[in-house]
Amino acid sequence: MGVVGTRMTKQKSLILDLVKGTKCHPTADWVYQEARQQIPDISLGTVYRNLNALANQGMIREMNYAGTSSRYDGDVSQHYHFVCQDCGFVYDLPLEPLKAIDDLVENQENHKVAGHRLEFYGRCKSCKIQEKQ
Amino acid sequence: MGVVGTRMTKQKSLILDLVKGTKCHPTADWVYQEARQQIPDISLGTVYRNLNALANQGMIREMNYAGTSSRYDGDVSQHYHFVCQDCGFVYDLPLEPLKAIDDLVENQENHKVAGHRLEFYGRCKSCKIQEKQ
DNA sequence: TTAAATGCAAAACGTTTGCATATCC
DNA sequence: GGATATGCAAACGTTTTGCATTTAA
Repeated sequence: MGVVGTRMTKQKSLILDLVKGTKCHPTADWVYQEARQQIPDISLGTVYRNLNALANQGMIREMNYAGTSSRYDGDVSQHYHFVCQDCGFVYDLPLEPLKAIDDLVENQENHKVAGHRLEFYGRCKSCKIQEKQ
Repeated sequence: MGVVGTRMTKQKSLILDLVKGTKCHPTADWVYQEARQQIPDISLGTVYRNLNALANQGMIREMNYAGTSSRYDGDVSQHYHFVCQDCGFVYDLPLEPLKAIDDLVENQENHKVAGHRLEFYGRCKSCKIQEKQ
């Protein structure tokens, strides 16, 4: 059915390389457009199936909390993002992971906290420069 | 066109009341289903138009960073959420707003930081109890 | 050899929009 | 009275899925 497992194909391998090889936090369509240049008849469905599979296996991260379409991140280490409200670009931040707050919430609220997502937004340094008026 | 302004209608007033009157961080469809019970022929388009208008006017908050469909929050004060990965319920957290980190990122990265979103996830206290094995 | 992944195209999903009618100010 | 919001239904962009064929193991 629609689920992709652990078998390695040239499509899956390419998709993984593309996501791992960029810092642009790409959308599925970006991956599709890039992939077509090396496998011209790859389908968008295959891109989605493999992005989901790779995310489930923990090899990439899906970040579906910033805007309309999902973005993917090849860096699965704990880190935070800054999203520019003007140009939409997603920057990585070198901010130290806030470890203590998970315990704080867990103790205060009695939920089992698996982790947190933290995202900053505003106007990025590039857009600040082009500031018109 | 598709944009709703400042005129008050019974639809808009009802939608505002519904969002303000619940702590369930409802989706547009939840608001629609509730609204139909009082205005049977209200349309889903009107619900979306008014939710967008109310969010633009700062009277409610759109939270489109947790899952597939947008949720809305009648509490516009700065606060954080815990999202249960099992049941999907969104809890408010009494955690103190982290004010200092915006400045930290702004100074470190030279972006203009307007704010941040912080969301915790895991298994909520209700789902923990029903834990099978 | 055969279970699993692919390409293709259609469908599903949440959301937006064009238009004629109704409504608020 | 006139601008604006509504209901309706069609359209939109993203993502998923059914199916016949191809491919990795």
